[in-house]
Amino acid sequence: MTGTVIDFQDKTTQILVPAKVKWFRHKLATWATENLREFPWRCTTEPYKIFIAEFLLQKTGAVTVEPIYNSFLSKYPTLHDLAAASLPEISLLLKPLGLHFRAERLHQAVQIILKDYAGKIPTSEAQLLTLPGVGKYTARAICSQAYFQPLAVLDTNVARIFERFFGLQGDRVKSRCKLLWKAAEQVAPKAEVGRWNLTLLDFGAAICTARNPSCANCPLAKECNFVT
DNA sequence: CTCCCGTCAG
DNA sequence: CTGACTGGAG
Repeated sequence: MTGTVIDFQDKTTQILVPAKVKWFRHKLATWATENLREFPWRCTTEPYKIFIAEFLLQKTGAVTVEPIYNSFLSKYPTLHDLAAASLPEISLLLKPLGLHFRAERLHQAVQIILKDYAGKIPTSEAQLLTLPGVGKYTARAICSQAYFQPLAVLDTNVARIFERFFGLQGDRVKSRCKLLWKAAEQVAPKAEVGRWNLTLLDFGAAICTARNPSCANCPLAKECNFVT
């Protein structure tokens, strides 16, 4: 274990250097002022619309989701409209996105929301997690975007950025999950976590990409642990 | 062709 | 914890 590698065993103390965290936050916040992408689901705080967007965005690129999201919302403008739709109808619309089981989960989740939550999207992470097709990422994404709760998210993009910049390394991503969630929470700012989550997502999609990252254009390069 | 990390089943 | 699920992108 070298000096630059984070100790995964230590779960009780802060795992990242505060000064580096602060620098990271500042650089990314600056980057965000110019580079945040615009999507239809980012122009609303309507919980239903956020819910649909996050559901479709699971493991699916935002650019691919956008046209489907638009036709989905024109066809089912409210949760009530969606609840009245048949599964085959929903499946057909979501087909180009792959991961077909999502249609079924969405269909089920909506029935539960209608029945148990009076047709309102649940407002807590714990409640959202009980819905089929909603895991920790989706639950927190909804809470932070629709309800402005200070909940950090961890997805591929965020994980990749943290691994590279902070030198988090080790075995497979799965076994590092706990550490990465902890890092995500420590790094997130106190305010505007929703915007911060978006910043990380977009930065991962635009600069810190899985393959061929744009290190030459990266505002974080100076302090980044990643070596190509 | 390989890769893609969200969720859930096994 | 591991891997299936799907179709699109590179």
